[in-house]
Amino acid sequence: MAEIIEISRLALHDQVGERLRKLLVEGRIAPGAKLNERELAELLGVSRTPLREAIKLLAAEGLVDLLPNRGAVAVKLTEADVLDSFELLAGLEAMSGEFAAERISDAEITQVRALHFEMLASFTRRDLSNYYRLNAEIHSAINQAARNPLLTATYMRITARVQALRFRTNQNEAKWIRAMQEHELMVQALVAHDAPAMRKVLVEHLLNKRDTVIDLLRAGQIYPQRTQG
Amino acid sequence: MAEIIEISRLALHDQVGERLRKLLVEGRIAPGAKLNERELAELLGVSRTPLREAIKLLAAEGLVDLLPNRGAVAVKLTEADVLDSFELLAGLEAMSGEFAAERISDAEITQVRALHFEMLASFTRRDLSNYYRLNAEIHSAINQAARNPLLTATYMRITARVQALRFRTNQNEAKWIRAMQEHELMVQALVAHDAPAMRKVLVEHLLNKRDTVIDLLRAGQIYPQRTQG
DNA sequence: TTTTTGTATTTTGAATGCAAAATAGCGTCA
DNA sequence: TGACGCTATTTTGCATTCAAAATACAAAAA
Repeated sequence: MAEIIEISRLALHDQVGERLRKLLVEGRIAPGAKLNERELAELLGVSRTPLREAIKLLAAEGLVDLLPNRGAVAVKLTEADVLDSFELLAGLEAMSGEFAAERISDAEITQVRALHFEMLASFTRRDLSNYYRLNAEIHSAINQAARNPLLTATYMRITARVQALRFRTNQNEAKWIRAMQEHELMVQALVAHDAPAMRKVLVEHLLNKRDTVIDLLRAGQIYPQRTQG
Repeated sequence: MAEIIEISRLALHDQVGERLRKLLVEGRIAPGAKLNERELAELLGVSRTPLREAIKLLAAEGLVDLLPNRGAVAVKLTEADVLDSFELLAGLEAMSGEFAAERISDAEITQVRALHFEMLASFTRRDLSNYYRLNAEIHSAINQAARNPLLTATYMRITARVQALRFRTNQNEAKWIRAMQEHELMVQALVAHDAPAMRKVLVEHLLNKRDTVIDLLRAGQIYPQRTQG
């Protein structure tokens, strides 16, 4: 009886946390930017107390850095941070892939294949925004199939850190084609329940993504005209 | 000039966070126990504001659960949670091990070997407390050698979650011997810079630890006389 | 006796207020 | 002109206060 009406109105600090997280991940708050409590509280229409609690949450998630007595700044990943992040993500995706290959159901395979074809369509149309959405859905589906919520949560946390970067990476044609080929191999590995193959292709896939981002980072395509490093 | 005097007196909410984390990890605050803000604030000698901020930090670390309008409780891992945690830890350790095998310096190898022999001594004396300490130091050294601070941080975060459990696991002789054998293999793999071997032995090592904990959990050796599940 | 309902108390959640630290601005002096 | 040091302002950090939700309790009804 108690479960019928899912009230679950989120606490204010959670709402604030979600809005802030979105602002950070989408880069609306620039990496390196200072988070002025008074300003943000006014912008979000809350007092500083729940805002500060939300900031502490985001600090633990690695989205902001806390400077003692000097507030919080949106994290600005160094090249080393990006390398570390993708290295870790590759390992986490590899794990997800292995477990998914072993544990995925036929229904889930069907779903992934459907998503894959949709993505192929978006790729054919060079529809970048839908491509990104479907890409995220596929990786999410693989994570679900791995049957380890903690792994999924950990993966998502690390992904959020580099999301702001990837948002701005315009696809290079050759790399895009390669990414699609890798996705093709993923689906095959899942269908065959071939865990080692899944690990192999996912590690490769992520390390390629890493290289793409690093190239852009070095070319100054990310973090363009900003001093703070 | 500014770096000489490492003042860095931690902010109050950080101090509170550390003390709370310790209480939770060491099981001084029992899993499932409710965190009464007034009580804790009084115990720690601070007001509720920094305490609440610290609790938010710990929630993001997965050490407490936040119940909307009903405060926070120390996480009480279900069997599924424990399985997920160790499965993830195995993967993270495997990564650390692989990278460590590739990247470890000769000086670091020497250090690990020294720690290993010290651990062997503690094992021979059946000195459990020193054994645990050295074990943690060795795993920490491997993490350091992996040269990925984000991986290390992630590993430590997940470890903290199961620490309260492992604190109470009394060693079973046969399993202890096996653990020592696995450590022997680890050192060999590091010396040989053999990444695949390192992965193999670490996954095995962690999954054995998992089984030990699960057995104790099922035998009721952990979470003894408490109702809250 | 058990369940229900209304009230009192406790506890959490958020806003306000106050103190300390950091930053910015200005003037003085070399 | 430029560097240093002082003061004023801003901003963060924490305590206190107030409001709302949950819990505990007791009385009444089935």
